[in-house]
Parts: sequence; structure tokens; C-alpha cells
Amino acid sequence: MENSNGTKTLGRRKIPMRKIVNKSSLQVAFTKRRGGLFRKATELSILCGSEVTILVQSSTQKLYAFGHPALIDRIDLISRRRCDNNGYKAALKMEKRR
Amino acid sequence: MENSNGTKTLGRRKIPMRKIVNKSSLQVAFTKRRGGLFRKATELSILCGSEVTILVQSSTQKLYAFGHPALIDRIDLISRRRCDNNGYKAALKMEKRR
DNA sequence: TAGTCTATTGTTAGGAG
DNA sequence: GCTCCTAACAATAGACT
Repeated sequence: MENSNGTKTLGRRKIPMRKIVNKSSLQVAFTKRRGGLFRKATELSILCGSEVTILVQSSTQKLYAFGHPALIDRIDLISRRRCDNNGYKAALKMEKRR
Repeated sequence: MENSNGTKTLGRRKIPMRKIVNKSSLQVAFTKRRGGLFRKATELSILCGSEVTILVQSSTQKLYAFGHPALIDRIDLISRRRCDNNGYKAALKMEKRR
């Protein structure tokens, strides 16, 4: 399928810097940008020999973590109280992957 | 001043994904990329209505923090033990700006 | 040493499957 | 929900200030 321009997609569009209203768009953006943030953190860590730890809590209270295990362990215990059980399980799952 | 190309700079160059050897280059990259990471975190927070908390410890043990005060407060107390005094002061300073 | 410049590399919004 | 595509948008390496 092609556009009237002969291109396959319209390409990236500029978006206003405010909360995304559409639920599914927000979900997609959250997943993509969380991945992007974690990738940037990895690059900073590798390039600059630094330790980075990140905690992200979605608008639906799910928890996602990034970082060096020692720090994550400690932060996780604290954040646990702030999160629902699913969020906590997700964080544990992520950590086991490391 | 101009290049042989008639341009002012060579522009961005690709860099290998491994630790930067040159100290001053590393320092510059660390500052720029830490800023970039925090900007991305701000965008994720605004666009997706999520809470984000980040801790970065440089290769010289200085600590930099980003996030919502309530979480930072709690994480800061833990990280304190891992950081030198200057790093801790820097983190406090950042938090006061909020 | 922190900020500016800009060519180039890198990221991502919207769409398709 | 995903993963892939890709044009448009954004970040940044290196040079310079």
C-alpha cells in the first residue's frame, strides 16, 4: 500500500509535550520510550563507566526497573510498598533476566 | 574557520560502544548524556503520566539524581553510604532545585 | 570548563501486518 | 497486544569559544 506521496508511511510526527490522551497510543509510547530510556542508560553506563539505576512506575502502577543488581535489590524492597503485586512481580522478573 | 568541505564542523561522528578512553572526552560525554537521559525521563513522565526515578554514579563516584522527591528521599538515604561526601552534597543540591 | 555550532547519527510516531 | 517500516524529528561528537 502506498500514500499519495508514493511513500509507505507518513514518518514520525511531532507531538506536543503533554500527557497523551488516547489510551492505546499512551501504552505504545510508554513501552517504546521506556525501552529507549533503558537503552540510553546502558550506553551511558558503558561509554562512561558509570552505574545507573532507574525505576519507572506506569500510570497503572506497574513497576519497571533497570540497573545494577546490588542497588536494585535495595531500592526494590522500598518501592515494593508503593506498588501492586503485579508490578512487583514484573520487577522481579526483569531482575532475574540479568 | 572552514573545513575543506566548506562546512564549519565535521558534525556528529559514530563512536564505538565501549568505554571512552580519553578522560576529557569521557567527562564531556558523561555530562551531555546524563542530561539527555534526564530529559528523556522527563518526557516519559509527562507524556505517559508515569513516575521516574534515576540514580547515576559517575566513574569518580559522584552521585546525580532525578525523580519525584518522595522516592528520591528514600533512595538517597540508602545511596548515601555508597558515595563520597561531594557526591552526596551534589544530590542534595539537585533535589533542592525541585 | 561550561556553552555553542552543525553535520551526522540515532530515535520514534504513525501506519501496516 | 506485538514487530517491522521509514520519514520526520531529535540528540550529539567533535571542533571551537
